[in-house]
Parts: sequence; structure tokens; C-alpha cells
Amino acid sequence: MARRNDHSRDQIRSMALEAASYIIVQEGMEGVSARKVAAKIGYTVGTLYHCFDNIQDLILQANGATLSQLLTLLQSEKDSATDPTVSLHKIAQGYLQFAENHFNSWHALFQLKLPENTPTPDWYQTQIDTLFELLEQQLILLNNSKSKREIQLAARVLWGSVHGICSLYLDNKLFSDNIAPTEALIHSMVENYLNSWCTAENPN
Amino acid sequence: MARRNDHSRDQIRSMALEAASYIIVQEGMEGVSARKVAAKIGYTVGTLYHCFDNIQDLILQANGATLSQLLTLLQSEKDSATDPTVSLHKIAQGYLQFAENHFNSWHALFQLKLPENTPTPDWYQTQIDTLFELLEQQLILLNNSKSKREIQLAARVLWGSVHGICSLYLDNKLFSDNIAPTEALIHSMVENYLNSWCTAENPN
DNA sequence: CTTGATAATTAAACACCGTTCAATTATGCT
DNA sequence: AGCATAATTGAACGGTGTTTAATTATCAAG
Repeated sequence: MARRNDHSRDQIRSMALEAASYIIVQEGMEGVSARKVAAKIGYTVGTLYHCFDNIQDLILQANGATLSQLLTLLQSEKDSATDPTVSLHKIAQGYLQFAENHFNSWHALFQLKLPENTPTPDWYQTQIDTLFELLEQQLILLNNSKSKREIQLAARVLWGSVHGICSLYLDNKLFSDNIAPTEALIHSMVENYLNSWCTAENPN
Repeated sequence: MARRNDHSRDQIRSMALEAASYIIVQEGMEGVSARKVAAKIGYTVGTLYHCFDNIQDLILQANGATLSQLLTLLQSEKDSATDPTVSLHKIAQGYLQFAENHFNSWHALFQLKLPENTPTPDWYQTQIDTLFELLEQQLILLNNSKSKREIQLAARVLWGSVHGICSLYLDNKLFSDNIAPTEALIHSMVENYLNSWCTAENPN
């Protein structure tokens, strides 16, 4: 058989994406397989490979949706405060909440390894840049005597640190439930870093 | 055929571990397969499953060796300074160096997912605890007016933050090479956090 | 209205994967 | 010498990603 034309290629694309996202939520990224996705949308693997380069390509696009969800949440967290310090705290806690509430989807963001020599596509990179800009905006408001480089650096430190704490906590590699809730770790990180960063005279 | 008795079970164990470690270094954790390891040591998969519960068990034990290598390095970094602040900086930079120099082995530490309902074994947990203690010792020296809880909390913040920055950098998800070297990000993180943490009056 | 090109779809195939297990065989004990 | 034990094998099962020849529906041109 061939050429059913029940759906356009774009339709199949989005059906497959939806199916993949569903599987990621339910079973995690490792549960996604070409055959499983194909079966879920009523096609065979061949058709899937007609729409996506490979299975990583499919997952990457599902991750794109997750990323934009995350971005929306963090943006609203930012807007929920006027003080930039509070905004940064809210963004950080929002990240933790998102990672907890959408664990499998969030995990897939970092689990996915693109095939060798496959650069991150532009549309994906743009989304990440937007995330950093969210932080940079607040850091500028906080201390506009810093150079652009210092702002960018601090944004990456904050982002990496918050991510690292969330990451180890959710992978059960921090073992600190009896010490303090993860919210407290993140609060301590953001609080102390910003506290010193704002008053520092020498550029880091 | 059966019962060659060329090697004891422990010998096969360590041969397999060596083979697995080699593959991890060369190709990364995803390159390790039961058949490949078995072939490398001149046995078949069945024998491998006679020595290890499953493939994750094998990799976990290889990771144990990596972890103890890391611990040794960080300990010597700590000892290379007398000032606790300097020691903490050296430990943090040592972590980055280790992750860079043994990327695949380091990555496997966090890539590996044990099968459901398989708790982290005690011998592994002990190694991780030792890592945290390394940091806690320095933090006590730095400010002995803090409670044990505060010390533990700060150790986890530092560890998670340094790990997060390294992690995003090495997975190419920080995109900051043109902004500042990763060493600078880590330095900024440790410097500012400790700076504020030491002088803070209210417990975090 | 038929022909022919084009593009979509399938099913089968390939080479891998983790894991299990009956069958085989060497060893150590009695 | 015989027997229980334990090590080892190879084949099997059901899964994986990916490729490809064959099939067939659609569409445009004559």
C-alpha cells in the first residue's frame, strides 16, 4: 500500500510530536521508540522517517515545545514581581517547580544527545538565548554599573547553579531532604550570590 | 562447552570492569554493551550475567572507580592550599578539570539510570558522602559559628552549583565561550557565594 | 480519458540491543 | 570411579534504529 493521503506531512509531523510528548511524560525519553510512536498515530516507521531525520530529531522537536513551556512559566514568574531581586528568586524557584512537575519532559531536555556533527538548530538556540536574556534583564536592573560581559557571566552562573542544584536533587544525587528542602538550597544560592555580586567592586 | 576455569569469578569481574571502563573512555557509556564487553574479555554474555546483575550494575561499578579517582584528585587539590577559601576554589576548579579530562567517564556518572527499585548501593553512597565531607570540612574552617545544618546546606549548594555550571558547559548548553572561560564562571560562583555566606548574620 | 511521472506508504530486512535458559562440560568431593 | 556442583555456552525472545525495494494513490500532461 501507499499514498493514503489521510494526512498531510505536517499533520503527521504534529501527530507524531504529540504522541512522542505523551510518551515522554508517561515513561520518560527512553520510552520513545519509532515503532511505538508510529503505532500510536496509525502509521509505520517508514512514514515517520519520511517526516523526521531520526529519532533524536523527533525528540528534539518535542523538547522545543517543553522549552517554550518553560520559558512561558519563567516569564510569568518574572512578571509577578517588580523588584529584580525578587524576580530572580521567583525565576529560580519557578525552574525548580517546572522540573519537579514535568520531570520527564524536563529531564529529556538534558538527556537527549544529538548525533555526532549535528549542531543545535537555530530555532532551538534562539529559545535558549531568550532564557538567558530573561535573567540578564533582571541583572541589569539590579546593577547597571556592570558591563555587558559581567551581566552575561552572572546570568550563566545563576542559570548553571540553579540547574545543577535541581539536577542533582531530582536525580537523587544530593541526598539533602533531611538537611533542607531544595527550595532552601536554591534560595541560599541566589541570595548569597546576588548579595555579593551587587556590592562587589572588582569585576569577576 | 563449560567450566574452563581459566579465571576466577573475581578475575572475570575485574576484567569486565576494565573492559567497560575502556569502552566508556573511548566511546562513552552508550558504547558499552554486554556483547562488546564479553567479546573483549573472551567470554560470552551468559558468563557476564553470571558476574553482574545487569548492564547497569556493570557500569555502576565502573563509575565507582571513576568516583574514587575524582575523590583522590579533589583531596589533593584541597591539600594544595592551607586557606580554606583557596582550598574550596581549588576543589571547584579541580572538578571542572576532571570533568573535562575524563569527559566520558564523568558523564557516565550522571547518565546512568539504575533499574526501578534499585537503591544506590552503600559503597557508592559512602563515596559520595566523602565528597560532601571534603567541602564541609573547609566550610567549618571558614566559619565555625555556623550550625552543622548550615554547613551541610552550603556544601550542597556549592557542589550542585559547580556541577551545574560544568554540566551545562560540557554539554554545550551554556554557550559562553565568547563571554568568559568556564573557570571564570566557577570562580565567580564560589567567590561571591562564600563572600556573602561568611558575613551573613541570618541563617539560610 | 489514458498515460506516465511523482511522491507516500508499507513491509521486510539488517544489525544491533538486554536478558534468560536449557544444555553441556569441566571440576572437586566422596 | 562416580556424582553433585558450578561455570560456560549458544541459541532464543522481543525489543531497538534505520534503510530500501516494492507497491500504490495522486496529479499533470497529452
